[in-house]
Amino acid sequence: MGGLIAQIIMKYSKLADVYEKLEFTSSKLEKTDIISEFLKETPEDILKIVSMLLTGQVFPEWAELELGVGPSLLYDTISFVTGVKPAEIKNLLAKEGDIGNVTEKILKKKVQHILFKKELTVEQVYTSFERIARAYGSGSQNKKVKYLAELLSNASPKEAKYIVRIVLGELRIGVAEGLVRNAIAKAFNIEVNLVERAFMLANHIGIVAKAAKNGKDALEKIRIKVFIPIRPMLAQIAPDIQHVLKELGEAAMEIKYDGARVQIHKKGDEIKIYSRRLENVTEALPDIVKMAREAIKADEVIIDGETVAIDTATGKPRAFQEILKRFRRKHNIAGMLEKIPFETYIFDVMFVNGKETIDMNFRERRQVIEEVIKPVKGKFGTAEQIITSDFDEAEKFYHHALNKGHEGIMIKNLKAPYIPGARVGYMYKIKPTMETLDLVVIGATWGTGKRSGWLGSYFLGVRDEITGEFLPVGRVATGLSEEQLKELTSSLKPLIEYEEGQKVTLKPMLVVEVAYQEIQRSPNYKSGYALRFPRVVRIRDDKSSREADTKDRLISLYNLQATSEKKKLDL
DNA sequence: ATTGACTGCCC
DNA sequence: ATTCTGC
DNA sequence: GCAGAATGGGCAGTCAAT
Repeated sequence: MGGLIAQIIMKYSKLADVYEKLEFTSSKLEKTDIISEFLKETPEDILKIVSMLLTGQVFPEWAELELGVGPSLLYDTISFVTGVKPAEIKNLLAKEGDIGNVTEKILKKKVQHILFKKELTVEQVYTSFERIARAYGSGSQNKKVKYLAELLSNASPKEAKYIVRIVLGELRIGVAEGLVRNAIAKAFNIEVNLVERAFMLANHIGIVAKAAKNGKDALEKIRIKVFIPIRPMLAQIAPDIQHVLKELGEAAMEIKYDGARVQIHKKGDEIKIYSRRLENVTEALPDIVKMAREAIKADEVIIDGETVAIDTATGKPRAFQEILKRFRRKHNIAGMLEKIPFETYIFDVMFVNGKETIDMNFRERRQVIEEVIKPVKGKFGTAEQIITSDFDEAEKFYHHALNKGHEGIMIKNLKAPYIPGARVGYMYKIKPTMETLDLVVIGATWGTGKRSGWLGSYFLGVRDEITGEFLPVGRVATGLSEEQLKELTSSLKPLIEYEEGQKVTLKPMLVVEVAYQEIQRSPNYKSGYALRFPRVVRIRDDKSSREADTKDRLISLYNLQATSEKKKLDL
């Protein structure tokens, strides 16, 4: 009997050992082998959980369940278990760069009550995560801390390290869905393509693993169904129009609306809307439901589109922030609906009347869209499109999109199928770049993971000509190579004035050139403005902070963009 | 009843 | 979202 | 070229603290 139980139960320490092995293996093929071997010996009842945990996820993104534990509650929990104060944990994290390693170290130092420990199983860990996720309402934060603390006090330092990383969604072992997907194919001897397709449709790597273990037939049963959302296809950034046209020849160009992705499912009178991450957002969008019911002329469909807020007075799209005010709203939905009306533009179709359309090419799919949708003017329609192989025409369309105040254009391969979840070279996005700003680095935070030991994110200031102050305009953390990060860290270290936890205050000396998509009004930064999608393009060793850009210039650039006079650098 | 910190998810 | 990096 | 990792602004919802 003992033997039977031993077969079903898997110790969590075994999974932790695999995590560790993966963390210190760099070759992807080797990682795939390790995972594949592990999956082979994983009992079927826990294959679903184990596959998910290997990717560092607990619940699929479409599930309503979420842990509701972020850094703050986690540090409280670690503090509760170890007696080390949250402030000290933050200090350790600044030095160490990984909360899992910090937890492991603290626990190793602590003399544990080994006698009272039970050995954790994978199931127990998962069940604890579920309990944490299900705690809600008054007193729930205490409960979450209590459940997680229980888990950590029964864990070995190594087990705790990975539990803690999973809680924050930063497993950092160089394994995610892609490698687990390949490993599933290898473990159960099935072509990767088939596994990949099943994964795109099921959206749950565990379900796919289990099906794969049961053979090809079980995998092939995973099909597109109405009211089961599928991963939206994603676009790649294109260097420029010419480049894409050269590659594709004749292609479709569509306006790139700066809104939120909506995947609309309809069957008869019932309509559901899913977000890009497959959350059900139907309740927040009754106007889209109504319009969809009116505009869609098929009994059963799954379509893909973008919803955007248009200013009814000017016909121009409103700031993206306005969309956020409505998109996941739960209260006063009707009130905001009047203030911020949405227009929805459909650009793809995945399923019509019992049939998958994802294998049709885009030209054919567009035809289906036009047959299925009878536009309701200014409310619900198809994405504005032209088909051309001519550069001048393409450029004209790009300017047309920008003049209408939109984000840019999409260029799509007419021969391509719909590949859910993939960011493949079938869809390109082209957006203008704004004039850059030279801003002063006024602070930073110590990096984590592969940025451990370096300053990894930089607070930026814009110069106030009158007071000589540098007013915060947000932060930047991307655009820098590892070499530049190293260089910046060493040149900023002598400028440190004050340090607390991961935060560092700096003498305002160093200037960086920052690119961005848009200047936004911001209540969060003292300058009153912030940058959307900031990235460093150059370290301005040649400039002093007194030569940095001024608040006046920032404001005039902000005002310019309102009249859509964007500077296009990518033609 | 109000405010603010935290979290998750849009881009 | 953007960007960099190892494979 | 893919996959993974590290990081951005800002919104509403939730819960704790006042």
